[in-house]
Amino acid sequence: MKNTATRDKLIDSGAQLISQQGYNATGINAVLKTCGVPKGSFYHYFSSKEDFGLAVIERFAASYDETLVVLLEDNDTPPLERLKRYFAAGREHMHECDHATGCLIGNLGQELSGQSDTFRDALNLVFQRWEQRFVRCLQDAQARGDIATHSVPEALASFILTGWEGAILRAKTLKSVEPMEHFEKILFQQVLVPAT
Amino acid sequence: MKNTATRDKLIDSGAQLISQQGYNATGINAVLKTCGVPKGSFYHYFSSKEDFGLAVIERFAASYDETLVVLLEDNDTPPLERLKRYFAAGREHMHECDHATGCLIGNLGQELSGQSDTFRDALNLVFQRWEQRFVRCLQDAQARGDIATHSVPEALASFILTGWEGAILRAKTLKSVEPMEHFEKILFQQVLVPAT
DNA sequence: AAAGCACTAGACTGACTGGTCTACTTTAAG
DNA sequence: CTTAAAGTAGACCAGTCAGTCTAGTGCTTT
Repeated sequence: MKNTATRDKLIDSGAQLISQQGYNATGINAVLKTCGVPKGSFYHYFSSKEDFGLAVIERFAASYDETLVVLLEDNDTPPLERLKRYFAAGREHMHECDHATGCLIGNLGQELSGQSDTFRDALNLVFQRWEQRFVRCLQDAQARGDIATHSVPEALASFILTGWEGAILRAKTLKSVEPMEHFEKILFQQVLVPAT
Repeated sequence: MKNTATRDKLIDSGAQLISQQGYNATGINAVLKTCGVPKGSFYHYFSSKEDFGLAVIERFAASYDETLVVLLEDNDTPPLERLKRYFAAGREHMHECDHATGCLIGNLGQELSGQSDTFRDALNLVFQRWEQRFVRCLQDAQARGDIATHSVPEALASFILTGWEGAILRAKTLKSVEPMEHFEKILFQQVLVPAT
């Protein structure tokens, strides 16, 4: 397996289509057509549609994790500023896709975690990695005294991730980033505040 | 259209299967098989699968709204208690379905709002109705001085709904109600609090 | 030059999809 | 009793699904 260009093309097209339509609604033939790759190549690189789906998740997670590191682990910026930057990037992405795709991992989590344990495990791992990034950022904030220490960072991280994913979902059905703004505003006004 | 028993059976089976597997993964034949209704009857009551899906949403929303009224508009119980009861009911349901189905409207919102505007509109309306129930409950709480008045109830309601939906999604991938508990705890500890 | 392997190419398969069609049974009205 | 409509019944359709198969191309190694 030397020529990874074709494999990458397949994963790229797949990620795009799955983001837009979901996993079940995306046929292999549609993926093939959008990137002009014959079926033989597909089954040369992937053993099944599930295998392909997992590869799409893996690659998205890896590439997204890079962004996350840049946004959340930049020690030159105060931790709460980093979080705000993260939310701003999310809102911008929502605009760019016309409120249609949202978060690939969130979408697949909703669609597939009741359908396949393999997918559920893979998606769960991605979520947990994200939470860890939040945890580190929140620990920084607590160490600086920017936020109170009476909530454990892990619980706060879970709160932020779930709230944000829910806001993305709501933004999709509403076709507006308003829910994302509400979430962010209340979060910074009442949750991520110094000890009183 | 007098005999609604068959129609109801179809919608019931449909709601169950769609909750478990999603809309796209649920075939009409599967619905037919689980309730022993022939195809002719299906297309007698519904003009298409989409029409059927909308009927499933409508009926679920109507029945769920009844529960919501009982839980959230009971004036004999303090408003924040009503909200806690609502969350407790949600957690219980999550246990009952073994963390597999979650919220039908949330699932379909994620799966279909990028796929069909008709579905998106229908689901959005349901969400908005739910938010209104929260708004009324929060207004009661503000009137009693149980929570501060510096947040508009509409924004708070959006915050609660999105946070809760996100927690449900996360609970599904994690197979644990822990995210729902984290959300509830932080919400009542830091957001739904009296003016300081 | 030859052999072996990574990869391309797409026709093909059986199962299944949403949806149509015709025939039949039941119910209600005149 | 007759007739029309409501509803049941399932064979059938064209299209699509994931996946298989065989044939061939082009690069690398010996």
